Amino acid sequence: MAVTIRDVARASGVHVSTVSRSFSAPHLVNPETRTRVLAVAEDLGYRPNRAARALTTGRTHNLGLIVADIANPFFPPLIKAAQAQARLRDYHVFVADTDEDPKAEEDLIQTLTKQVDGVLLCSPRLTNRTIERLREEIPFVLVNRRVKGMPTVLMDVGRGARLAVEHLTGLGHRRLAVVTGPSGSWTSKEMQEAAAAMNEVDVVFLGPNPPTELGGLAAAADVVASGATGVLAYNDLVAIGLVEGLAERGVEVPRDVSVIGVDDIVAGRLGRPKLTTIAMPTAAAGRIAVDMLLQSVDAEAATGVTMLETTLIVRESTGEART
Amino acid sequence: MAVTIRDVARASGVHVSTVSRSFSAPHLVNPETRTRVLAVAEDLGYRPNRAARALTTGRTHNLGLIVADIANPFFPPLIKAAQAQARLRDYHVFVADTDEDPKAEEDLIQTLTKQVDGVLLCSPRLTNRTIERLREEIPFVLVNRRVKGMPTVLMDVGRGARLAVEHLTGLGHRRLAVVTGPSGSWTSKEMQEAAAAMNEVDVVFLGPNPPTELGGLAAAADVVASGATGVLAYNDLVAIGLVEGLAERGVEVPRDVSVIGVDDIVAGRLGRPKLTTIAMPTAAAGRIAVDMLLQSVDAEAATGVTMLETTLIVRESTGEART
DNA sequence: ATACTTTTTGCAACCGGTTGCCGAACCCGA
DNA sequence: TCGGGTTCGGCAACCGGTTGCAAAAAGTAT
Repeated sequence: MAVTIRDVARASGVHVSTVSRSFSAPHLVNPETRTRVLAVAEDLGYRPNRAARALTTGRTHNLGLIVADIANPFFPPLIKAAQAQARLRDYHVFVADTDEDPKAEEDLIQTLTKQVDGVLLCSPRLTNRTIERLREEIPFVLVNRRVKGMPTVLMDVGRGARLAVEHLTGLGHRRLAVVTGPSGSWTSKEMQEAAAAMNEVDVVFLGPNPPTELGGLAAAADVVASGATGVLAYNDLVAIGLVEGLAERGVEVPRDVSVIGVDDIVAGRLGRPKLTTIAMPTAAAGRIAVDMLLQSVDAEAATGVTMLETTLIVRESTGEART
Repeated sequence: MAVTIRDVARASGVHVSTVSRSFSAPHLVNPETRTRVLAVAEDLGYRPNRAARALTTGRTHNLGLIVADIANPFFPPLIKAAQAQARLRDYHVFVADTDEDPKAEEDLIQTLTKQVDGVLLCSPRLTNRTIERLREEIPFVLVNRRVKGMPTVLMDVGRGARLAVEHLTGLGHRRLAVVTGPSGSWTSKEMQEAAAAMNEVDVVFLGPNPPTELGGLAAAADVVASGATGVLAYNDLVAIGLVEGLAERGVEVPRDVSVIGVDDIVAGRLGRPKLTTIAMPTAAAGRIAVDMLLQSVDAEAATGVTMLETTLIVRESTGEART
């Protein structure tokens, strides 16, 4: 059916090994021979079979990218950047979605193991123990999750949260609420710890919540009940849902309550009010994570933690506290 | 390093072929032997190497899913449904993003060819000619695109567009605008044709536009200039951007202009005004497309067109024309 | 007990590449 | 012209499974 390396060998009158080398070790074959072989290959429409190559080299030239939820707009920029970076290195990325389910996540990793050289785990919901165990089977890079001794790319949400709290207190807010995310989320924990460590403010934590608009919508009642006038939401989706939920209860943003989100997704830049938010360098994270992963794929055991900066972007969803 | 079929064979005192058959052809091996082999395999932590299997069987048990833009919220439900359906059939899905670039799309298909058994092409921007050529290399199923003789899953946007136009004329609008999408888009063409075929309305077409909020934002000026009071946007993202762009020009929705989107994405259900939209059965499309693809993978040459219904959901972005 | 099925297992070739090893051809200087 | 060093290309084993074929084992009928 398909044209193989042997067809090319026959057609160009050389041995298969020469054809193979023409592709994967050019310096070992006479330039003239190589040109001829490549021409014939081109002519026959030959394309190397990556699966076969993987068998001997042990390299599939594929990477796995596992995210909790593709539908969350936080991920696509990261995914795109990772894909682009991988292509640069002649790798392909297989994206998979776990639906926020740790069990599905583990299964996925297991099945992916033989088909990829490494896995990018974005915002995993697994336990540390499980991650450490899985690590034996295949190289990992974690994004948005800290596990001792594993290569990791983090975004400094702690600092972001501090900036957010300072911004709110600067506007005169004295009672704040943090609408937290899913329980397994490192980001959520970071936010909480940073907020809790701030002095001279009264902070209440509401959660856990699903990291979606619906989560924010549902949290609106608690926010109202809490009496907080400044809110830091787990992410922009939650913030958007929250604004909506508050509006349904006659609470207007930013007039009555100020809301800050996280991620700086496009939707937040367009609705009304435009969201004040903590911008995350997701594209950079994707690129860097891929490079770290490739490094640890062939360097046996690379490790290291990269921390990326976050920034506070002030828009319309925060305002002075009413006195 | 990893445990192979031969390790299992040695450890359980049978030939490799027996081990192989214990997994892939159970009825050909004595139940007792099989139980023993499986136990040993389990014990050793053996997992079959899919790449190796692919080499002999010619089946990778992987599917490719190519979308124009993962960041477009239209796709995730489709992707998730496709993934879930594929898992049910013991297949994996590799998602890839083309960034709306036909060239990248073609490259991607080429490289994917050897690693997957079939490809799901969602809203492809390629020319018909290219698609037909690529078809020789690997089984396809198209979503949201019609090419003669190819298995296809469509959503009836034509009907949706007619419903939308009727809704608008019913509200008294006499001059309508259609904000179209990218030039290669089948959906866009369908919408235009359906709208153009409606009598007794004055329709102007504005485009092509990128299928994003920014596209809608940019189209606002043209809409204002066109004098239309009813607008059908290429999708909800465009609609949301458009609403925002109109607001910037002091044009309020639905007071001054009515806007209808397409897709029924979550963001449209939450902003203000909540979008009137044409809902697309994306999850169903994903499921069906996977099944059609798997069918045409082993049935050599299956074909057929599935058309799914769309519905008009009336919310707040449409209202009576001012007289 | 014999001949004939049917089930179970082993053998070995094969899928499509890669790679260590070895010999042939070539180059250079003396 | 000969020895020594390179460069180039062929040979064959191998990666980890699958599968057609046939031998061995077990079962059945006569």
